[in-house]
Amino acid sequence: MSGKKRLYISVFNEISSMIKSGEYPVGSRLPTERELSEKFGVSRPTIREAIIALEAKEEVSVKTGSGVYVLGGNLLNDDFSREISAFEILEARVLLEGEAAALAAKVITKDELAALEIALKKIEAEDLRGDTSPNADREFHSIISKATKNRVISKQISYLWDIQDNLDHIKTARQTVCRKERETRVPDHKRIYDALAAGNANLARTAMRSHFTDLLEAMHIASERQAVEEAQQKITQMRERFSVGALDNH
Amino acid sequence: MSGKKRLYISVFNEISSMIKSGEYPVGSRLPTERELSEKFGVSRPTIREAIIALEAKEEVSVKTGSGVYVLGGNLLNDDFSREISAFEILEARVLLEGEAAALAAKVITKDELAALEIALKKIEAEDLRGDTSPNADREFHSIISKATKNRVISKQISYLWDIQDNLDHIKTARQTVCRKERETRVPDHKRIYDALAAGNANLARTAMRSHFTDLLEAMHIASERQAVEEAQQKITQMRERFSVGALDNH
DNA sequence: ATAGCTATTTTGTAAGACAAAATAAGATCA
DNA sequence: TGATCTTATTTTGTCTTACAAAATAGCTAT
Repeated sequence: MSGKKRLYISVFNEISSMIKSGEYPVGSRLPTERELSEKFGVSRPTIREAIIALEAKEEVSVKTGSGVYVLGGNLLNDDFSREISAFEILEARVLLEGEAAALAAKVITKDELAALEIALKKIEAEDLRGDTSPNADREFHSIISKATKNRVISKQISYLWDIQDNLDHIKTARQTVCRKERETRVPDHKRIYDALAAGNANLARTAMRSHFTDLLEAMHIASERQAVEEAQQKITQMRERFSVGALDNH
Repeated sequence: MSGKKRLYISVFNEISSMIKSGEYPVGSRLPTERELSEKFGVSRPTIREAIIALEAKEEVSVKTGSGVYVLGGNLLNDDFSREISAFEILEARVLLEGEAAALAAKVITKDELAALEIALKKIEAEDLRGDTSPNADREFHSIISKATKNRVISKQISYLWDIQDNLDHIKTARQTVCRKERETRVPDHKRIYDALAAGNANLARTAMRSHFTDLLEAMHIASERQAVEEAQQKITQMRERFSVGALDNH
């Protein structure tokens, strides 16, 4: 899997996933640089480089003479976030991508529309093959976010996708959901495309939002089946917040 | 200026501002690690650490055996972005904070409303003193974003504020604007507060959006006065995209 | 028992060496 | 002459060793 990248990146990834898996919990201290260099079989400078990368991404904090400590508040590290962040991320995506679609409808170019159509056909092809990988899906949404011509918005949207791709529980939830909503997937995207092609901002927003509403509903069902005993109450509250009514009332 | 931080951070900052100042333009290659180590009077590992931090923040890209190249598309590096990113950020904030207000209206607690009222009074007090610092303003908006109970959304909103605070041209633009719109500032926030207190999502969204619309209009005026000769055309296009009509049409 | 000092641990920085990849220059062959 | 292959140089990648500086833990003296 991991090819022949630079060493420090491999080490960075390994430590990062150890943090995510809870092996190094939030607040705990990492082993010393020398211990880590022995553990991973690399030199201390390489460990240092990995730690600096972790520091730059605000996953850890280095205290001179003391040690390296795992930071909390980070969506990737935090234990708490793993429970419900799938819903939070989807909610954020509803807002951002819904409005992005509305914006894009007014400024999208012909080239971008053509690219969007190609992505749409890829989604259809994947659907026929039963492929659930989110590549074509992401491409579709990425084109729309870039079509807003607002780099801040498109960057934030791609950030949300990155989180989805990095967090395992979200990945599996998404795959479960994708299997569930295969019927709605293609027509949903088709509707979004049509609204953009027509330049209709309100329709684009509505189409994007209902697309996510389908996703959310499917995810609620999946979540309930998966962890009924512990999260029943929480999910009931969630459903209330993320219901169709709450999303489409304007 | 630079205190007694770790060396690689100083080097990181120096290189980063050289990139921002255009000394190392987008696409160009940085000097070799050995040249840099000589130039800054530090060892090569230290230079490497700084470069890795730059790489983690996506300001540069390292190509093995070739060199390290300045990346474009980065909001902090790009020359182009400095011109118009204020508008992009405000547009992103319109979308995010508008929807955040609508969400918050349904789930805000009494404690949060109380805190919001205090922040509102701080804004009023600042207004009477003629204080243009955005502290109370940020607190007000921060409370709302957190009231959504969605950490993803509140994090993204605070990220936008961070950019505003870090980019000088946005800071000055904002201050100019704040001085300009002192009449609308207090009533705008009051309206937002009232809508949230009433639990009216649509009203909260509208109030938040029109607040930003006032900001945008003031900023357009400020921008025109500041750099008429070079950016007239661009700003005319901008005005079209960011106009009141484009924002409030749903 | 507590305050202050000391020794140990841990990160910070440096210098030098060699490997590996990319590039540019030169040589070879059609 | 032109294209291709080879070679030499440049540049990053990694390791080793060494010592400095900061923080911590433990010990000692009062």
